[in-house]
Amino acid sequence: MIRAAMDLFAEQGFEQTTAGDIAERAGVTERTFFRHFADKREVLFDGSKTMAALVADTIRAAPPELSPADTALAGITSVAPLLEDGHDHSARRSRIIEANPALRERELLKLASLVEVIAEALRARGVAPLTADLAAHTAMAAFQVAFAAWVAADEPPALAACIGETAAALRAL
Amino acid sequence: MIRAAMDLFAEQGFEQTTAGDIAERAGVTERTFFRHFADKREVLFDGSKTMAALVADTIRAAPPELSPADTALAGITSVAPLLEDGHDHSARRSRIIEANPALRERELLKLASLVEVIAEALRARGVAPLTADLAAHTAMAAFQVAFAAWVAADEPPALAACIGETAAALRAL
DNA sequence: CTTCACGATGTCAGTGACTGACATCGACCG
DNA sequence: CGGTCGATGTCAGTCACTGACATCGTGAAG
Repeated sequence: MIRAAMDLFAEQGFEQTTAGDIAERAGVTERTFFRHFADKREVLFDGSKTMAALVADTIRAAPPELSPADTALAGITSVAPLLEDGHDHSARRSRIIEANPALRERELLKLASLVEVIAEALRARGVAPLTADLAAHTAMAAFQVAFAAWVAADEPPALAACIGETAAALRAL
Repeated sequence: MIRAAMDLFAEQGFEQTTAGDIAERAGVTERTFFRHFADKREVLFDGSKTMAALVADTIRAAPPELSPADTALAGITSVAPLLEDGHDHSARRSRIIEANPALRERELLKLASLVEVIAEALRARGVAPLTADLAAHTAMAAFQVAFAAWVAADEPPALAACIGETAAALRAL
């Protein structure tokens, strides 16, 4: 269904694609589609739970002496391996999302949830709430900018390196 | 209609309130409601265009020697006066939005649009694209954290001061 | 081998968000 | 006074989503 949805969204656009269209191409019923995905947009955001769990685990396992900002950065960077291999897929997916405000909204919500996960994980390490929020937001800012650059690149560099460079540029501000 | 919607959302929740309910309480038709607001959520985000314009103007008028980060911060801080007086209203509105993911999505989209406005205004001043993106995201991070603290406060301090302090804390990371 | 339980799917009817087409109505313009 | 125009009402239609119920395939228990 995920493949069917991505193909249809790319071919004819998100709004022009009905849930029934996706279901039909996937060989199931519309009702079945909605049993697997909470709504039509969710079909593009399947891995987000996995990513959140990974980020939380990474932060929990990070050395205690690491600063909040560096810990948050390490957390968000840990998702890079999940994406490194699928540059084409990520680019295709990003193009679809950028083309539709409703999908962009959903992506922003997922990213905001990730920020909350990071902040919560930092607080669990004893970081002050306000500092945790700021570090989480800042790490996410670096990730977003780095990811956008990585996705736009024809010859993809390493995503993890992109994030590192972007974070360095951020510190220079 | 805005008042009717906020009241109903607060009373019975966003999902439990139909567009027809809002229209009825406001004394108009459902069709008329949708002529004024693109969708049911939009009714809570009326001033966002004004804010974006204000931010863009502020950045355009900022002294050229100001650093990108400080310029972005000045831009986002310029919306503070619009909110200072309406602390109760902001708090009430925030409570409604936090209570519903769909509304949170819309808010995130508006904030992301603001980030884009800031970045674009910085680029127009000759700031490098990547730097502009980073500065815009960072300023927005400071604003979000500061605004959350301001909204949560019982005895509201000055929002502009909140943003300044938060930005200072951010630099300390 | 039969039976039973259960998870995944199909079917169907219903609600509510939105949209397009058309009619109406009141203010203002010449 | 007739005409124009913007705002509103009316109505029918599409589509996202949901709840209730039937069906079916599989695998465990007897």
